[in-house]
Amino acid sequence: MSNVNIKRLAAELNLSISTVSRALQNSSEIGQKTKERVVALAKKLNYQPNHYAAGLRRKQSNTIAVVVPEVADNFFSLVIDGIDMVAQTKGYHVLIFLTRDDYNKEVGFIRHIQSGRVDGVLISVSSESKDNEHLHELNKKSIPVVFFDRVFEDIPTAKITTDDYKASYKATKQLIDKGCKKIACLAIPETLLISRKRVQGYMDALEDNGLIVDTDLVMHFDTNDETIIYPIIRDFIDKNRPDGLFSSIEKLALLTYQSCASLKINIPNDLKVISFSSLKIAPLLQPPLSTITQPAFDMGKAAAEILFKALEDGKSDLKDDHIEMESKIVIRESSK
Amino acid sequence: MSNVNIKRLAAELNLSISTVSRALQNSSEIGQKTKERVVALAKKLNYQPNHYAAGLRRKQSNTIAVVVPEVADNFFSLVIDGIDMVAQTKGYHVLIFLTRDDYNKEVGFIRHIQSGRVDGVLISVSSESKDNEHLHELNKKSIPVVFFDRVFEDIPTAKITTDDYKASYKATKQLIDKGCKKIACLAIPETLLISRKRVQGYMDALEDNGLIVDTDLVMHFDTNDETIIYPIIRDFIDKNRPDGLFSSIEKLALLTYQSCASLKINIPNDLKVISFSSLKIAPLLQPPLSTITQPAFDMGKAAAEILFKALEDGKSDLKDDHIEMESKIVIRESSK
DNA sequence: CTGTTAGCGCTTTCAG
DNA sequence: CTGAAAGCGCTAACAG
Repeated sequence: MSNVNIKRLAAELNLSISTVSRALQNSSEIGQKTKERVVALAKKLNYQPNHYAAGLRRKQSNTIAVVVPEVADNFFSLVIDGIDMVAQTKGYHVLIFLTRDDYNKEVGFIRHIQSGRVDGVLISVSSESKDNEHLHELNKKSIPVVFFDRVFEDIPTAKITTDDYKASYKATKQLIDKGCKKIACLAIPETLLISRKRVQGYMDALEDNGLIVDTDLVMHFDTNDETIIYPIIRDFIDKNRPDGLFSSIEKLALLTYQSCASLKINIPNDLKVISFSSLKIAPLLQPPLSTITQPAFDMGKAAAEILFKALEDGKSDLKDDHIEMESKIVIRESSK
Repeated sequence: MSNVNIKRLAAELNLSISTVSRALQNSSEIGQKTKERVVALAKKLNYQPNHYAAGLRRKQSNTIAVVVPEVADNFFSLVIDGIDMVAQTKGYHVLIFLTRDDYNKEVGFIRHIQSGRVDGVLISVSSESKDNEHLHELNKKSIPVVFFDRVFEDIPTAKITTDDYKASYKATKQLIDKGCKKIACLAIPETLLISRKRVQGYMDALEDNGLIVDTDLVMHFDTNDETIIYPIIRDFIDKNRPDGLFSSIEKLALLTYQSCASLKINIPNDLKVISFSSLKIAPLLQPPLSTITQPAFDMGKAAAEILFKALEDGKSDLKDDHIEMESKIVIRESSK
């Protein structure tokens, strides 16, 4: 059962190794009959080329890295699905790196990736990332990088996000239009551009509509740990009793729902909530959750397509470009 | 910016390649000062070992394959999270293969994997898998495989599932205890053992409790396409008007909820639903969804641990073993 | 159309 | 303690 390799095939067929190699690649310089003989034997012996040996020689891996904070998350899992969708059509494989919002892990992964491990990288940076030296290094190493959702503006490469500012502005405006006067905001770390944009949209909407921005009503969470976040949110809502709430990510909105249930605060009568969310069953929640839905799957596809285009063109440097995709805002009221 | 490799380090330090290699591996046969010099330069030049070259030589990749039907799914994404959790501690990387329930893709992936691409495989087989020759091949190639959730019993290796039969039996019993007389069952393809077990649990519970098993009330779905499934479920419910429903996977239960909303059927008054589900926010649904929750994350961890144990022990053949983990059944009533 | 040869970057005998 | 050399499996000049 020793592994069958190209050498073995060559020996059995009385051909040279290179001929076999070429035949397998369907090279035009090999005779038809020879090709057939080679392919036939390869199939018979269930020959599988060694991906790594080929890659080592060719200096490419046919593999891309997807670096994300988490996978058990509606948004990221949809993005990964989209990425994989196009990767499969291109004959590429997907290596997953979960940073778990740990900056050091992210740095480690990116460093590791540099040595020809992958041909390209799709990344949504971790919450704690501040210094982005590691990403600059990667960019310099002629490994194409595409940022999605959580991006670093100052790395000159392709970036793809949703219209975070605009969507947040509109969403907040919706709350105002519904009569909310005291609108809270739950957000992820300020170190993330995406977070700053969302909060800015929220603030500007307030100001433009004659409401005062009260920074006490804006909370940033640096952790992912729900057991820590939940009591904070519950407390926050209990003390401040906002009548509107804009949430920067789904998880925070769901914790708000739980908090309200426990505090006997009626949504949406006492508190209207709108949140960025990829939750498909938002309409099945009672009360249903008003959502700002990012085109996660399509974003994954788009990001991957940009990357593969660069890979196919042999261009390692992607243009410093920022694409914004449109989110969909859906207001859902109580069905009663 | 040409890539810095071990050769370059050797040249700059006036050492041989092998010495550098050994120093980097902290081999005991290298002098302390030499080690320090090497490590210092490596750090300075940001040397990153070429993973593939090392793997080629060592005949191991420090990478495992995770083969699953989908990623944008609560259950699977949690499992992947668990797998990655232990992979990270072991210094392994995770290559994701999404079969999208396509048997041919699964075969292709498994074949591809055979040639040293990965050191081990964690797999939940695709719905359409019937012939498992490809899995036998893999098993023979001395690359360890662990099945989880959707397993093939006749491949002699480690398998890990939840107590599907028992949980289904209990869940169905719960419906009966609540007074349901006409209990429907929505299931995935019969080609999957897991599906047969779940349906069997349902049927046995009916029989043991004096209810007649009506095969017209059992539906198997061969597709994943919700646009196809939804109208079928809606029709099915409309025509049969069951008073209880046991669903084999979350997605089918959610489509049931939607169907009932559109048919003005009141859950749980007219129809009590219980489903296998990894949906964390099940209690936030209105009416809340009664669930059979598999320990997805822990299953991922457990499966990975079994695999790594084999890898560490250098045993390529895993014992033909079947571990069952316990699911949690939670009945949720309307809050009114 | 086919074969010879050199090497991708690394590890690992085998010699000293 | 260090070095020379072979080779993992494959591809790609360079010859014929």
